[in-house]
Amino acid sequence: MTTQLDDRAYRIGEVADLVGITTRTIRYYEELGLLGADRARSKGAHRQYTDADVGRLQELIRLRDLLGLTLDELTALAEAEEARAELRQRWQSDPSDDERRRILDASIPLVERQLALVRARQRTLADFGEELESKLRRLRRHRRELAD
Amino acid sequence: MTTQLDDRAYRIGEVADLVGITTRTIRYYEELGLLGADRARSKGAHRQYTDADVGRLQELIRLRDLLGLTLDELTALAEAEEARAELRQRWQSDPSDDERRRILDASIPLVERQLALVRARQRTLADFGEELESKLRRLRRHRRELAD
DNA sequence: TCGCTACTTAACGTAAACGTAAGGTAGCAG
DNA sequence: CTGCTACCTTACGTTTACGTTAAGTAGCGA
Repeated sequence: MTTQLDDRAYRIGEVADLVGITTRTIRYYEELGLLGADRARSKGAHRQYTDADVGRLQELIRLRDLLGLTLDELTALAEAEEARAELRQRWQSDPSDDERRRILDASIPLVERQLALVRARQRTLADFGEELESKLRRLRRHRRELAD
Repeated sequence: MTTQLDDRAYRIGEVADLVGITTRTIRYYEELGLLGADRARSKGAHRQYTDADVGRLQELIRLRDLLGLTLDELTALAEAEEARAELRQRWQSDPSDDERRRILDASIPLVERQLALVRARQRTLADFGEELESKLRRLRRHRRELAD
């Protein structure tokens, strides 16, 4: 059902193209701690990304674009998720049930917070939309009353 | 039904408080042509605003905050409305039916454009929300399957 | 192994959207 | 008429979120 994931390693340029941003933005986000600022990498070596990373970045960009979150706010939201991504590594290797539970118990409230933000914005937008609708109805009614 | 309008003259500080922004922002918007950059005013005199201005500014701020429109985009949207506000002056004084029709015919497509922007954003947000929902459902299902 | 291309770090530059400070004035209360 | 306060203009400063350039290197195909 979901789009096929390749599970290969991406280089920064590919990631940028996939997500629709520039490599500069990716490095900048890493600088801010938004994106695998931790991952060890021998000095000068190319950055490597998984498709989990790509999905994560895509989510961040959408939160930025759709909700207008600042990078500080994104960082706050993502800090917890960073731990989650770290934990996900272990998911593959040592999936003890106890470990899995801890991972899920950390992930769920995170997605819940994102969803809450989206829902809140949807409500304010709905309010604004209704105001515009009724304004439009008033204008149109006036216009009809002045039929040419 | 709508909140009572006072129909008095506001000074810039009052407007700022009402709308929840600073006076600097209002002057800056005027500088950009977003807000009565045209209205004549003897040099050094205080700016005067009507409650129509307040409503207009409030709408602009919401478009900025909810849709993340840049001030350039806001300007594009508002340019037409500027003419409208100018025309509205005449509405009070000389409301010939022909004039009214022209005003309405200019106003309606404007509000329609704003509404279209709001609706579009609502849709993308709804999509994002649903993705987050299904992600959340997957996580919760996993969690249940690992009942402690 | 050569060579090309996309990567690396470091540093300075920039556009948007205001903040802030200085020196002066309008306008209203008393 | 006197003050006081909120306004005025001008101008430089600041933050955010990257863009751009420079000088060098990693990694892969031929």
